[in-house]
Amino acid sequence: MARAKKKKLQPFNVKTFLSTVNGGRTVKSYRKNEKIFSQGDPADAVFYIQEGQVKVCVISEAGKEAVVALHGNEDFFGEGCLSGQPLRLATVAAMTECVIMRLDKVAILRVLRDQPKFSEAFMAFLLARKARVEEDLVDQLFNSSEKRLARALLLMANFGKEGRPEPVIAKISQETLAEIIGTTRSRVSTFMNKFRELGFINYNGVLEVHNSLLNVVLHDNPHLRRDETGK
Amino acid sequence: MARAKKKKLQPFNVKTFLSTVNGGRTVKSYRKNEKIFSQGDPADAVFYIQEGQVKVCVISEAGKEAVVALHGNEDFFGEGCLSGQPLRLATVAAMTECVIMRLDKVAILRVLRDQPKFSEAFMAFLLARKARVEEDLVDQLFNSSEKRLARALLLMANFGKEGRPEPVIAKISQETLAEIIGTTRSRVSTFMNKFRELGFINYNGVLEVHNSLLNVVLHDNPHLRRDETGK
DNA sequence: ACAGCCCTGTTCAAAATTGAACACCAACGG
DNA sequence: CCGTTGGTGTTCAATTTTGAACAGGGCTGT
Repeated sequence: MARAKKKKLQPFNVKTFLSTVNGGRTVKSYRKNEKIFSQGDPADAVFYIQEGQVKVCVISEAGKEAVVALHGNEDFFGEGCLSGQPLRLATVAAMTECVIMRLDKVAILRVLRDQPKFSEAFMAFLLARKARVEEDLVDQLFNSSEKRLARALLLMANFGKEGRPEPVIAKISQETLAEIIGTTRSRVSTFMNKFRELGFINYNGVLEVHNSLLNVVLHDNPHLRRDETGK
Repeated sequence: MARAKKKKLQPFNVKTFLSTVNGGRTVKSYRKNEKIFSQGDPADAVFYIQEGQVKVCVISEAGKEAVVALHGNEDFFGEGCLSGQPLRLATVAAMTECVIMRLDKVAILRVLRDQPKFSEAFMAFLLARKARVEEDLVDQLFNSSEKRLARALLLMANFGKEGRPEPVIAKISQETLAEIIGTTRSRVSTFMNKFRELGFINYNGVLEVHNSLLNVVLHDNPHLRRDETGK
């Protein structure tokens, strides 16, 4: 009865749709720091975050660790297995308590084939994800570690999205921040203090980000930044 | 008659399929260095390379230029417009003579909706592209500029793919290489000479890459690299 | 209270990177 | 032929980044 209307009026909801899929679908809770999968594991399923936040880490041959991405509510991850990729290229671990749905590769391939609406939504997700990774790449190519830290904080502040009055960031160690932006912890510590002294962030127990930070550090407003010379 | 067989036996061919699409499709030739679109242009079409090679550049607020990706035969680009993105985030220019198909956004959205086979192929493309961008990102996060140059050369040598006996790279300036790997030209020049002296590349007129380069520079084989101290 | 652990603030020398400069060469057009 | 242009080889000081180290604070379990 609702199906003759314009599609926007009855938007497709991935979360509720997935809960109706039968076969090849399991849901599991994870504790903080628990691994969902590890680099080198066979890659045979896609995951969907119902609740919580995870981080995606890669360990280099040299033993360095980098955080490639953070994912949150209603994000997919592990979709690399849908192309030929046989093994996980990264380790994904829960940053908070999580509830995560696991979809067998064959199951999600079936749904992608049979359910155009879902396929469409999934493609939109892929496009958005790719755009985000590209942004991260140009960020690395263009910006100094100070700017990258500023950008990372801003993005995390808007992680929960949509008109949050107080941009507050969940507890995250300087070590992890360093791995996200690709630098050392000592560097992160220095910049965090600098940002705090300049009033860009607030920072005892929880971390608040003032969006002014964006306009100043990221876009390098020389007027507001001249002060730092008087260090 | 062939449709009852296993699908792999009659593989879906994107190139030939696209040539049958009617409506919203145009094909154009570009000369070397000609721009296909520019950062800031309205984003209302996806492109498909029938012949040639293009580079995707982003210019930062600070005026720095970075090459985010190179694309070649049978690659799509400009697909960012399929999510909400209204303007081009990058400039795409032909590196060689090119023949490129342009698909109106509405046209490709229609085909994606109506042609599951194409949709599937396009999603595979997106997954592969995303994987590549992610690799580039971790490359930036992990590796020094010397290693990034080595990796870029290796990847370009395999650009034409599949069992090419002679890994030869089309003419590319040091300036462009620098923009790809995110460093300065002087740095590229230095490393290119070093690679040449060590016999990793050959380099007069055309550029040949010996894959040994991979095992040595990229994976940091200490045995073969000790020589460089005697500079 | 205590040891152990994790995280932070801070320092510093060594190393990598930048950015600009200069000289050189080859190709091109007039 | 000459001037121009674009790409290269090379140098160098200034800056950024690394990597390791040390001290201190707060939390934990015993």
